Amino acid sequence: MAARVRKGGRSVKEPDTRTPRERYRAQVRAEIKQRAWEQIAAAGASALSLNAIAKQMGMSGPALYRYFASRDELITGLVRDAYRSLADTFRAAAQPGPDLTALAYALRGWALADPHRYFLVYGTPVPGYHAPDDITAIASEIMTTLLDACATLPPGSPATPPALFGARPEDLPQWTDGHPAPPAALHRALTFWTRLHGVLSLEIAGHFTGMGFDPERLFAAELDGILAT
Amino acid sequence: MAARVRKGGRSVKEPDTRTPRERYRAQVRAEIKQRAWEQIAAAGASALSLNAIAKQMGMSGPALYRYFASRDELITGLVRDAYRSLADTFRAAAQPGPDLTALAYALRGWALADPHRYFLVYGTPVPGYHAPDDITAIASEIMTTLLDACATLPPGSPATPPALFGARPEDLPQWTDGHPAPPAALHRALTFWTRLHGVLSLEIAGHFTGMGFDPERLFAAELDGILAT
DNA sequence: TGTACATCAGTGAACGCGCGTTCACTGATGTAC
DNA sequence: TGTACATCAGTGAACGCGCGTTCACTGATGTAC
Repeated sequence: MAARVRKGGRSVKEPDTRTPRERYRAQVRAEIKQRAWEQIAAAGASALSLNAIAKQMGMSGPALYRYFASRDELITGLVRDAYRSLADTFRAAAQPGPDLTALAYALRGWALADPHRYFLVYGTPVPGYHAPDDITAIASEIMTTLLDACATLPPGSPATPPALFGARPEDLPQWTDGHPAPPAALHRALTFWTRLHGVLSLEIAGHFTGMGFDPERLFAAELDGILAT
Repeated sequence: MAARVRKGGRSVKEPDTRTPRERYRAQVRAEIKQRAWEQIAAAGASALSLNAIAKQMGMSGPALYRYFASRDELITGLVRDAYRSLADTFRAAAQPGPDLTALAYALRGWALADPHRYFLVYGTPVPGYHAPDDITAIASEIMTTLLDACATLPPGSPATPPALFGARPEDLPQWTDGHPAPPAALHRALTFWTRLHGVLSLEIAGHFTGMGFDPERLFAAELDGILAT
């Protein structure tokens, strides 16, 4: 069985050189994560229990410790997967070429497809939890994709809109990874980010229910405003 | 001791007619809630424990059941207080007259003053939890205040912007409480709501840390955009 | 003012529960010769 | 191909813990006459 595997940023088809035991391990790990997501969907991330997952899988509790060193490590794995899936979704949406509209609807689709995954990334932060470095790296990968799409500004847009950033280069945002984006593009990316999350988070949290309008239309209207910036 | 007391929507100074026992009860209830907030700040809302609160207060666990029927009732009380404080903050900000700028900075101040309170209202929803009617009533009170301020549109603004709402009256949003707001004002209120929450939630959740810009400037820039709508 | 009674805040023991995690173990799977 | 050994997935018992909640109780505070 050959699978699409990420390798150094590229996605290539290559033979599965894993031993049967490695394949089995990966499979069980995947099932544990899947059950974990189901539990999160049912009762929230804080109610996630290793013992309950084991019981659902027909195993004893301690068996899971062959696959995850602790409950925290499992949760961190889920968070990492969530970031990773958004990064891949973004990358795929930007594949044909930089296009903010494509990114916007990719974000919306990703968020609506699994609200709990969305909230694990953008919801209420857990006090004291600090994401490991590799996760923040994925986060900035996402931002880089967005910035690429923002770099192609429409004709006639202001070179430097509201003074969000300082004038000197060292005042520019740090998440650019040496990305040569003009302040206007940075501002655009931030606007994209905050406005769309504003609509999505309130929509998914249910704050629009019973208000008698279609959240998607509001999303589309906000996107229009961003594109016109 | 006379205190400012809310009564039927107005705030008046009146003598405290409560018996000493009633005053004591209110005082202990308040301390329980305060300790609860401290716990939420320390470890998140899901880690809230009645026994831990009692221990902190130098009481035994069961004693708290004189004041709250259950853990859920305590949390609901905290949520209600959070909504109430935002409604009062909004009302006070709109007191001199409808002013979106005042409302915006009142919202920002309220959110930054206590991030955990903010997230208890606008953060990740708890699966299965449904707020009681009196809380949703406070939520629509907040929206009514916002709508009042949005009803005074700037000259030259479009009568009906993007077709967010249907044409017929029954298609208009339901949170107007019979409020005679034109669609343009409704749309403005939604834009205010989603854009400012977009900035605030990401800021408070820490997604801007290390990005090298001042979130307040972004907030101000977004507010400018809303006012120009 | 004093006495008898009612109210009610708080205690301590107890309930059952599920949690994360450890440990020594069994038995199946894979490896080396 | 067969045998001896190593690896490792999974078990069951046990650990200590803290949780929400109940119950019968004590003792202090308030009330009525």
